[in-house]
Amino acid sequence: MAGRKSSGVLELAVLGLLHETPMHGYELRKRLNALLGMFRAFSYGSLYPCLKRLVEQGLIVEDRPEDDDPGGALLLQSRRSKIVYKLTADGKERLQELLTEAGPAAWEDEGFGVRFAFFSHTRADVRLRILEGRRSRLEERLESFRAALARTRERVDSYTLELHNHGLESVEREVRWLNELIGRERAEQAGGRSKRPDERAEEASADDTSDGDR
Amino acid sequence: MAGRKSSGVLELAVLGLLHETPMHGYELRKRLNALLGMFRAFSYGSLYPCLKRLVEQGLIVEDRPEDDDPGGALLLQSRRSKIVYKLTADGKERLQELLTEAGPAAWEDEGFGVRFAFFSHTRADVRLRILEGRRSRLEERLESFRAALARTRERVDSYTLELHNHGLESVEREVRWLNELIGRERAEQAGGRSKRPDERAEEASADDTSDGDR
DNA sequence: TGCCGATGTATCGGTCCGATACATCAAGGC
DNA sequence: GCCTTGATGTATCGGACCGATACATCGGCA
Repeated sequence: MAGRKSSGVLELAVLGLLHETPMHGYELRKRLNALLGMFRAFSYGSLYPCLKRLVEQGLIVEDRPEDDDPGGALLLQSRRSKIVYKLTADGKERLQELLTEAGPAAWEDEGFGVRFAFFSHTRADVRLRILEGRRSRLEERLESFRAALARTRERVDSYTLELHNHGLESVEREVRWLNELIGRERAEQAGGRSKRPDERAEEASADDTSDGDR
Repeated sequence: MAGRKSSGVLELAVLGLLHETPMHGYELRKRLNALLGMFRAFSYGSLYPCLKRLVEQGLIVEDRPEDDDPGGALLLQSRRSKIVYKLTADGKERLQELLTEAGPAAWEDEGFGVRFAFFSHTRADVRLRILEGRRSRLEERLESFRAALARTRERVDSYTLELHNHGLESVEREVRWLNELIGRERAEQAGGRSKRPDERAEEASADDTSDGDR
């Protein structure tokens, strides 16, 4: 039971960023939005609750700089200072778990983007599976959408049609991008594995849809 | 005070769809997701609360098919049936208001998509302003993003770079699309203006709604 | 000195969504 | 006739997420 997708996206992003180096919230958010770039942005209203959840789960710890107030008195509430968040061993484990999972959650729009951003920390075989899953998800979406478009061909105004075509082309473009990436991944894996000549007889046909778009 | 964007998107979409013909929830959702196509989809968990809000605001009314239960007894709770929603006069007014507004809300990602889907019901000058607003919003995003990219050029791994470039190209592509649309709009308006005077009168009068104050 | 913008932490009211539940009805197998 | 199946249809809950907002600190800089 969990609203939406059980935090997935933000949790993974925070864990991944914190894996590289401990940080406080403000910087975390900046790096988050820089990392995710054009395709996603989180606000403090999401980040801080998420950090709180992660602390509760023991995946990260907060390092507050010495404000125990030993005398006991002096309850000046104004003692706000930087809080540095750091990954725990459990957190690292959880990150690996999330990064290794290659199920549907990894190729839905949001989940895919975040996972892709951390691909350099992901196992090569998982990368390939995610890329392929994403591609087939997109192709399936394309197909059902094209069918729906054909069904209503003559009953939509020109602006709606324009919007639909633009969306269609965007997705087609992403499929071509994925094709290129998959080809690259495969070539790389085949190359790295070249100790075994008997194994890779086929597969060299990786250059399927590499038309020079762009 | 309003969470997120004060409902904007769904509200407009529902009002717009209901303007064409009354419908019940299920069909409303289907048409909604067909209209918005690849770029957005709403679930019942959003739709029904939204309909409830719209009823409360008096923008739509629900037409339940005669189940008053006059006798008073017979509290069979199972009397569920189709509920057809219909736009009220206030609702039409509100729709016009939303369709005519050409502020920032109209060129943010979500707001823009929905408004574009209803462009055929939007005044030509408003269309142009929204298109141009959207374009400059995108260009501004592009610029700040390119700056950020240049700043961190050598410090990102190849996958992050790949993601950034893909995002960048997607946005550039949308700008080109907007350019084309804007050109088309302008040509159309110029053509209409320099052509027959009666055509122009038709557009000018259209359906009053001359903003005035509200 | 006093103001300003960047840095920094935090919450509130609200939207939206995935999952789920439950009801109706037509088609088709048996 | 009965029963499963799937499309149709209405409805809610818990939770993720967000925009706005509030408040505090700190380094310029006029």
